[in-house]
Amino acid sequence: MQLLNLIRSRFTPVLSQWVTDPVALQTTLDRIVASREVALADYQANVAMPLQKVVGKPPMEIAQTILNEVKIDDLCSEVSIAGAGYVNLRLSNAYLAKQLDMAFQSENLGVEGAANPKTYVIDFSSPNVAKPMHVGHIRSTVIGDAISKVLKFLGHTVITDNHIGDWGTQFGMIIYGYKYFRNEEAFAKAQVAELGRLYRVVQRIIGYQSTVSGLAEQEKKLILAEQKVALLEAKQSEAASDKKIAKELKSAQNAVKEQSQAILKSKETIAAVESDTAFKKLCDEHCNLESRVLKETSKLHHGDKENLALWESFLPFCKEEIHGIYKRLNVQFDHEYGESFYHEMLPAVVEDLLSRSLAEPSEGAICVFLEGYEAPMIVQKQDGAFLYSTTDIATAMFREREFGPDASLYVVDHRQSEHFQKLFAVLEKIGLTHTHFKHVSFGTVMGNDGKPFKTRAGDNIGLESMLDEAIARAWEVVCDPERLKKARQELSEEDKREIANIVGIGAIKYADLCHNRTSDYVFDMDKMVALDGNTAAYIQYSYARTRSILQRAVGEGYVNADWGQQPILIDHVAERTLALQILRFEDTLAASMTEYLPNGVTEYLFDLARCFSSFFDQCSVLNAESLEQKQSRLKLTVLAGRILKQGLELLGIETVERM
RNA sequence: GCCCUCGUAGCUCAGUUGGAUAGAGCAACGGAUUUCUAAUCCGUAGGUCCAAGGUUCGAAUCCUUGCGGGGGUGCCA
Repeated sequence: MQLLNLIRSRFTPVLSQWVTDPVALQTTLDRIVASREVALADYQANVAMPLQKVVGKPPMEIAQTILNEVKIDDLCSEVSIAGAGYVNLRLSNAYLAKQLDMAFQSENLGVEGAANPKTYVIDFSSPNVAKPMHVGHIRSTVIGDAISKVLKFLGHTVITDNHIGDWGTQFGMIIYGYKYFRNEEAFAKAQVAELGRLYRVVQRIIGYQSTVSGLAEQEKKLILAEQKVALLEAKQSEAASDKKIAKELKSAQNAVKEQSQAILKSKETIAAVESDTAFKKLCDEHCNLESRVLKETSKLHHGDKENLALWESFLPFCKEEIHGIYKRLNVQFDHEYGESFYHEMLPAVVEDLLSRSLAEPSEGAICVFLEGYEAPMIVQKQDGAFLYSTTDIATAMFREREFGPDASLYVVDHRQSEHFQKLFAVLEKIGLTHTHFKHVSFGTVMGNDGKPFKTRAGDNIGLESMLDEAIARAWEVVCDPERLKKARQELSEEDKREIANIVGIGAIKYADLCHNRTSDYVFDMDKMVALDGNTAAYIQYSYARTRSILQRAVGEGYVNADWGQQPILIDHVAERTLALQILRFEDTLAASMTEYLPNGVTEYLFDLARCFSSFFDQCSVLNAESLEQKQSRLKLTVLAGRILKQGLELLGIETVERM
């Protein structure tokens, strides 16, 4: 049901008498929107005010003309003018009831789908394999999955590609680790775990070594910063009122503070390693490990037989690990072309750029210079190695050949926005102008302290342990014996496990999706599994209640052969509010996708669940006055439930029949 | 230095791309229950939308400046 499009189409003939340009007409039509103030109208046309200059008449007069000429009586029970010239629409209950019946009969809930379906390639999740996945990966995975599902549901062709990092330095690290640190027995028993351990050992040694070598630099910086403070203090005593100096002084003082803290932290790290004599010995034996690792990576990239064989043998284990996580998250991809897939195409990409004079050598590297950017995009390093930019270009070209998409979305962290701006500029120069490239960026997950979410020690938080904790918390709250007793739910251990799992994972996903994706948000496990307020559980619970009513209604015999034919009756205000919300499903999905914002969908579902709760409270189904009313209310209940379930499914969140 | 972003209720966040009296959740307070699952519903209180100018019939939203945070910034991804 595309209500907005229908209403707008009724205004088109009236508005075209003043606005002839199709683009201007569309922007005018876009001013017909769902009303923010429910008490005033269902929909409102904010068109008369901006038209006053075009038409040369006062807004009230224009509104009156619209009122007289618009043919919309079959949809509306009331059309009126209010305020500065708003045209307010109230849909008739009869029309709402008719549409609800259609949605009820329809398998896909009356969703018509996009008038012009498009082909999308969506690049999301994209973790580096062989590195443990952490909180940072959740956003891309969950947001990308939701966007893919909604677009597909709206009738678009969607191709999802997990552009995994399977060719980078982390393989140099585990290859080196395997060669020098492996525990044969552990590897035979659990390859994935042992590879993870090797990765962490190498990373820790490199971390220690770079801390040691960086300490002198840090101390030098501290002295410089202190000197700057002294200088500025002297200046300030001469000119106390100079704001610029005061500001510089403040930032210099901050720099001193930051630098001292950083030095303190470095010293702690060093002390920790040095108290661990066995580990310290490893660090000494493998000096300059970072460059040794780079050498291993480089050998791999140049086709060294031993390293290539190791890479090939490790890769399945690494993939197995991430597939395990996707299975828990219930996320699937159409493709998983990793970086390694493009490796052989990279020299040709650079040659092509050079031959078309789009790229040029600079300081020993091959660069594409772009207008408006100080730094060029480097496509080949001094040492001849390629970079992620090169791979990204090759990837876009491959996708163009393979899928020819109308739009290509990259669901990636906002910190990479400049990279994507440059990438898209290069792609345009290359001639990939058919596709609309879009960086669907998102903000950072923060801890309670307002800093990026980390453990106390400063490590990233592992994704698996986070999921485990969410499920455990969900169990505590949902399967609390007191609550189950009060709700009169008797659940088997297996039921409880399933519910805790679905509620826990749903909580994590929903908490992420319900924030505007461009914002940073504070990760708060207590809140997301608290199960009241704007959470997945509240919506899942509402769904379970719809199922419970249906089950009882079946038991009491309202669901006979032709109950579905009983027309929906709208008498109570709670019925009407619920009805209208149900019919806004498709409009909301479509609107959420113009800027790919899944929080539009969560907000809708939360509102729908609240409309249902209010209806549940005020309009009893089983105790309604007549059989007709019972069946009508049951239809509303079932329809609301189907939309809640479908909506959550589009967000990658499952439902349970009882909770 | 340059570029990008953010600043909304005590807290966490929305705000339909410039529309009517700025909204939700949590927390606080008051009411409803021998329940079609109270994980609920109904209500009250809570605001200098960072500040100052400007554009407009109309600004939290657009422009300028300032203040305060976060991020990026030539060989990681």
